Formats: sequence, structure tokens, C-alpha cells
Amino acid sequence: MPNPRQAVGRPRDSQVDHAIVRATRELLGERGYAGLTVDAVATRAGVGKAAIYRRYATKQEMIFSAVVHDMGEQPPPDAGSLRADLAAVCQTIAGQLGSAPTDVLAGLLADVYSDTALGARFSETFLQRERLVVTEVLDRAVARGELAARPDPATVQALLMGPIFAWLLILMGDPDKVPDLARTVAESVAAVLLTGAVAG
Amino acid sequence: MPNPRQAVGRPRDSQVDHAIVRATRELLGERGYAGLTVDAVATRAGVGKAAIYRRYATKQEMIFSAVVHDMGEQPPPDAGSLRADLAAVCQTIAGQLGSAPTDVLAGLLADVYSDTALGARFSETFLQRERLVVTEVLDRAVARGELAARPDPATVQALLMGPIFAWLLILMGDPDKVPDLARTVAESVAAVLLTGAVAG
Amino acid sequence: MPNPRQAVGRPRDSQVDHAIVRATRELLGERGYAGLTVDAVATRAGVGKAAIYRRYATKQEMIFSAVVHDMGEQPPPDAGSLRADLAAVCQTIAGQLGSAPTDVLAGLLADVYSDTALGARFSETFLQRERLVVTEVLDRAVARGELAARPDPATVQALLMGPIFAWLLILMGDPDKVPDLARTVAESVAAVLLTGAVAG
Amino acid sequence: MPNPRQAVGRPRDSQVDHAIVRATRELLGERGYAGLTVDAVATRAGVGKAAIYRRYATKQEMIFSAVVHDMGEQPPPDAGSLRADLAAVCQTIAGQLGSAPTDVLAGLLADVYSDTALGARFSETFLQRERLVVTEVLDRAVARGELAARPDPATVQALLMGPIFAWLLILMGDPDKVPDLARTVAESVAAVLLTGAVAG
DNA sequence: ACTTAAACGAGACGGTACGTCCCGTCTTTGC
DNA sequence: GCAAAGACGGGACGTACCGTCTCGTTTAAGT
Repeated sequence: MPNPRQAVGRPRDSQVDHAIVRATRELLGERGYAGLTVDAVATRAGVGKAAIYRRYATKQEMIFSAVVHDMGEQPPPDAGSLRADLAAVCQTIAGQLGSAPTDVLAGLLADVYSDTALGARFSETFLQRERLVVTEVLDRAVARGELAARPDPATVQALLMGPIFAWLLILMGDPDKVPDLARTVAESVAAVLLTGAVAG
Repeated sequence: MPNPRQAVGRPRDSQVDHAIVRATRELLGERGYAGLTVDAVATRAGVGKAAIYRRYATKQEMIFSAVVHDMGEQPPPDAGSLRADLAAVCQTIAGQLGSAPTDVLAGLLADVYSDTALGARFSETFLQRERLVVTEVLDRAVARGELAARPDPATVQALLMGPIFAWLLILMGDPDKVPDLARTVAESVAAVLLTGAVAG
Repeated sequence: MPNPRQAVGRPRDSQVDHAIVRATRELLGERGYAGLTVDAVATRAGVGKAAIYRRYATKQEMIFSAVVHDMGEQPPPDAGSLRADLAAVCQTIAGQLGSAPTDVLAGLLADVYSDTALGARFSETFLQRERLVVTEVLDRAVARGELAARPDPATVQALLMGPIFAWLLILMGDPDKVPDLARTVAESVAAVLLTGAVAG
Repeated sequence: MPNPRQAVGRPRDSQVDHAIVRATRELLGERGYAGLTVDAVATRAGVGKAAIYRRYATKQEMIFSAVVHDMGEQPPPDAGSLRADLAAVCQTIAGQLGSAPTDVLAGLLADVYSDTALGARFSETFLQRERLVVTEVLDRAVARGELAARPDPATVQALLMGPIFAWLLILMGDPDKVPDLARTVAESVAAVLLTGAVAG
């Protein structure tokens, strides 16, 4: 059951979509989050502002879509143990967070709080998808007999992503040390979970 | 040897200082971070804009000063064990982060990336002071013989503050559950440190 | 010798022509000259914008054609005397000017100055045709012996149409009084012409 | 009884007023009425757009004020006879109309119809003031015994200004011939008035 | 008391970006 | 090849803030 409105009128030009996303990413890299303007994106993309606002309701949505686009968050491969699964999840998180400049991440995070629609989209696109991954990993551990009961996935999610987030965004730590940090995080979360200290 | 320029002319009115801080906090609560304007603060405070810019170089500095004001980060009391000390540090962090609305925290974090001066101040006022606390706690554990060598304080700081940060700012979790989370965090960090898995 | 391009392809739909003209007039009445948009005309007419721009090069031309359409300016019937002929011409002018809302007339007049092509068409469609009428009337008066020489037709044209124009467009006078005014104008122009005060 | 609000805050800078008016006039001359943009005026005047919109509610008001500014319409000197007085009035009208480019006059006239406030101002600033002049001239003629009763000033105003208006704005006639036309107009109006054909 | 100099409320200033609107053109699908 | 529908590049509009700059007034400290 495709969208019935697709049949009428000139269809959206997908080259315009790409040009906007591309220009946004380039300019974010060149001028930073705070220095990005919609006019500059339009000019760089060779596109009218109307074409941008036809796709995105606000500047913030445009940036969000250009940066987050498709944080695929594929279903995680079973690595055989909770410890190994957690390590894999951590690496994925680290890879995603490291894919955008920190000032952009911080800017987006702030925008999420001033735009309800964006907040919902952020939650759906990113948080809930990642939570499913965490849930899956925990369920496996229960199935294996490593855990007696499934701990709260949201709590585990915070334990996993938090330190990496803090390292990059708040402490402005060296990105090269993120892999080491990810290992330590996986280690510490596995330790605390396996002692049974975290409630469901 | 005070600033000689202070002696001449009309002195700053400390009531103006308070009015600005107060108006800023009120308006942050009412309209949120993104909705705050300097004109509105001036009006609410019954103050001219010049009086604000005489005190703060930018809007961001004004907000920073009004919100962060005095994250005291007092020296931590020795609780007798690494596990207990980490728990205390975690509670402190949780208390500080919970004292401001999340949208304000996110907004300030974004500003830190577009304003070098603010970034430096944020680092000095907040990060480095907290790092000293972490370092002190770790040193005590070494002195007690709990740890063979002092792990990297920055890494430990990320492990401690990260999950709470993520819970509040990213996952938009229930603030009432933060104390529980803080306990879990302290537990997990103590576990991984005591196994010696974290390098110095 | 018709246009050879007319023979190929689908012929223009004359219903579309009428729909455009009709929608234009309706919307001019409802929203006024300044509030008219091509999109609105297309929507109201149930027509694509391309169909409009296939017929008219600009929005202004569209309006012009819809409003002026056929200012017939038929050859004037000989009324027997200069005085009577002038009165007839004046009534015709008054009738034409009164047929469109004043804001539309003012808008069109302004457009004539920003669009050379429209200016030319305005001149051909309206001014020159009217001038021929004036010239004819003056020539008759010469033939009758009422005038010794033919005065400058452009000057007489200005004397005849000017007051009615000013009354409606500038002074925003009562349209019901235009017939009276037209009589007075004819009277005054006849008077000055018959005294021989106007040069050829 | 001066404006009580003058005392508070920074006063308007009259140099800014002049810069705006000057830039508007220059650009009207260079690019014509249709080519004028508010941004261009702001840039040329070395002024922010806000400074313009603080003074004028719309672009149209700005242009109106810059062009019409002060059509002084001083009380007319008594020339001794109705015929001579009318000639003087005609010359004044001709001078005023000739002081601005025709495209600007046409543009302003159109604006008057899409902006009620501007229409009112146009009427007060220009039409009513001129009408007083006409009324005064007619009253003098009555006092002199040239006229039995005072004819309708609005009608006479239309008779006087109309032909000059039509000559310049509609017929796009040679501006050099306006003085001749003005004389003819005065002649014809005097003729018709003195025959008593125009009602009060 | 009188001068000096800075701080004060108010609000205008130059500048920049926003999001909207409209023009005239182009690109689909269908007839 | 015309039709409706609607996306396209371009560009102006009027609004909203920012951080600065006058105004005239008020408040101390130093004479």
C-alpha cells in the first residue's frame, strides 16, 4: 500500500536530498555546529531554501537527518558469552559516537530538548533501537544461564554508553583511547551483572 | 593590592547581580534553555542590558554563571574503602547533575563547544575539580593496599559520571532512579578496578 | 496563413483560457491586486501553473489580459458638433475606467512601468486606439469649420481622460458622480478648444 | 506638550533618518521602484534593517516617506484673478508631480490601494492639503464677484490635476511640455467655471 | 557642597539568520 | 504535445536576537 500522493506532480528529486545532506555535513565540518546556517547549506548544495524546508521543518531537523541518517544498529551477532557480547555492543556505540564531531553531537543533544518532535525521533531512531540490542544480549545471557534474571535494559544501556559519551563529550578525552575505554566498560558491566547486583 | 579602578566612580550594585541570576534561573525554568533571551532576562530583572554585559561577556557566560555558580566539589570524606568512597563520589555527581533541568545542561554543554573561554571555565570549575576528587580517592585505595597502582583518573571519572549523565541527559530516565543507578555504578567500577583490569 | 505550429500536437483548450480569466477576475475582486498570486489563480481555475505561463509571459500580462481584455474603443458616432462628440468620448472613457476596481487600475499602471513589453501592449491596446478616436473627433470639427486647425490630439486626450482618472484613482471620488464630471470635462475642453487657445 | 516618551532611553538618531531617506531616493533613481529592496536600502544607508522597520511599518511606508516627505503646498499667493490663480495652482501641481520619476509615482499610487494606513496618510499629506488650496482660490473668486457660488472643490481639483497626471503617468508625454499643458488646463477650467456650468 | 567618574534603566544601533512566500521554470504521469 | 500537480532555484520579506552604543539620571568617593 504505497503512498497514494506519490503519483501526482513532480516527484522529489533525490539528488537534492543528497546535495543537502552532503552540504550540511561539509559545512558542519568546516564551520562547526554553531556556525552552520541554512542559507549556507542551500548555497553550497546549489538548492533553494524552500527545497530544504520542504523536507525539514526546522534547521535542527535538517542537521539531525544529515548526521544521524541511518545509525543502522543491526542485530548483534552472538559472541558466545555476556562478556564478549557486551564488548561488541560497546564497540558499536563507540564507533557511532566517534563518527561525528563532538560539537555536533553536543549541539544535536541540545536541540533534542528544544524540539519535541526531534526528541521523539531521536528516541525512536537511536535510543530504542539500541535498547533492543541491549535487551537481546541480556536475554541471551539469561538463556545461557549466565544470569538468573534479566536486569533492566535501560540501566545497562546507561552503564554501557555513558562512559564513552562522557569521555568524548564532557571530558574531551583522546578519541584514540576510546577502544581501550570500551573494553574497560564491557569488563566492568559484565562484572557487576554477573555478581547479580543489578535488579530487573 | 586591589584593582585601583575599583575606587573611582559608582560601585557595582550587588542587588543587580542577584536580580540577574534570579531572573536567569526563573526564565530558564519557564521557557527552557532555547527560549531564553538576554532582553527577557534584563526586563525580568528590571535591569538594563548593559548591566548584564558589564558582568558577562556573552549570554552563555551569564547562563553558565547562573546555573553552575558554585559546584563546590568539596574534598571527599574518607569512607574507609574504595567501594564506599566511589559510592560517595557517585552520589555527589548525581546530586550536581540533578540540580539543573536537563535541557539547560544540554544547552550549556553545546555552548562549551562554541565558546573557547567558556570551555576553559567549564573545565576548571567542574572537570578538573572533580578529577582531583577522583584522584584522591584512588590514591587512598593505593595507600590502603586495595590497588597495586593508581589507574588513570580520567578513565575512572568517565566510568563514574558517564552512566548518570547518560541516564539523565540521553536516555531521559526517571530522576528518582538515579540513586539506585549511582550505587550500581560504584559497584561496577569498584569491581573492575579491584580486579586490576584498568591500566594507569 | 495561420501559425504553422498550431497544426501539431494537442490544441490549446479554450476552456482553460476562460477559466484563467475568470479566476483572475474573481480573485482580484476578493483579495485585491496586491493579494493576487499566480498559484491562487491556478488553483481556483483548476489549472496547472504551466498552462498559465504557456499563455502569458508574466503574472502582469495575465492580469492585464484578464482586465483589459477588450477595451473595444469602437469608432465614435458623429454627434453633429465638437461639444457633443467630446461628451461621447468622455462617457466612453468613464465607462471603461469604471469597469475595473481602482486598486487593479493602479496596480496595472505600476506594472506598466516595470515591464517594457506590457508598457508597449498597454500603449497599443489602449492609448493609441483612444488617440485615434480623439483625432477623428478633432478632424471632424475641422471639417465642420468649428476649428481652424487640429490641436495636438495627445494634449486633448490628456484633458479629456485626466480628470476622470484623477477623480477615480487619486481623489477616490464617488463613482456615481463620474457622469456629471464627464459632462463638465467635455464642456471645459470644448470651451478652450473653441477659443483657439490650444496649439496643434 | 512634547512626547513624554522622549525622555527615556537612547533617542532616535536623526542621521539614520536622513541616511534611510537618502539611500531610498538614490536607489529609486538607480534601480526604479520595482527594483528597490529594503536590504539594499539598509546596506546603502549603512544601517540595520531593524532601524528601518522601527521607523516604518512596511517597505511601502518607507518609500512614501522618502518620496513625499514634505509636499509643502503652501498657501497660494493671490494673483488677482481666478484665471491667474488657477494657473499658479496648476504650475505647483506640475512641479510636484515632476519631482519624482513616473515609475515611482505609479508604484506609490498602487501601494496606496493595498495599505489602508498609507492611503489615509496620502490623503492627509497630499490630497486634503491641495484641496484647501483649491478651495481658497475658489473662495477668492467668489469674493471678487467672478463666481456667483463656489463650485465643488473636489471637482475642480480633478479638472486641474487630472490632465497633468494623465500626461505624465499614463500617456508618458514629454515632461518639457508640461508647462504648456498646465497653461491650457488653467485656461479650460477658468473658461468652464466662468460660464457657470459647474455646480457647487 | 562640589566635582568626578562610573554604574544605572531604557532603548536605539549594525548585523546576522531565521522561516515564509511567491515568481517563473522544470519534471513527472496521464490522455 | 497539452494537461494537472507540484518540486525546483532564486530572492525579498519582516521578525527576532545578539552584543554595542548613546541618552539622561543616580550614587559614591575624593575634594
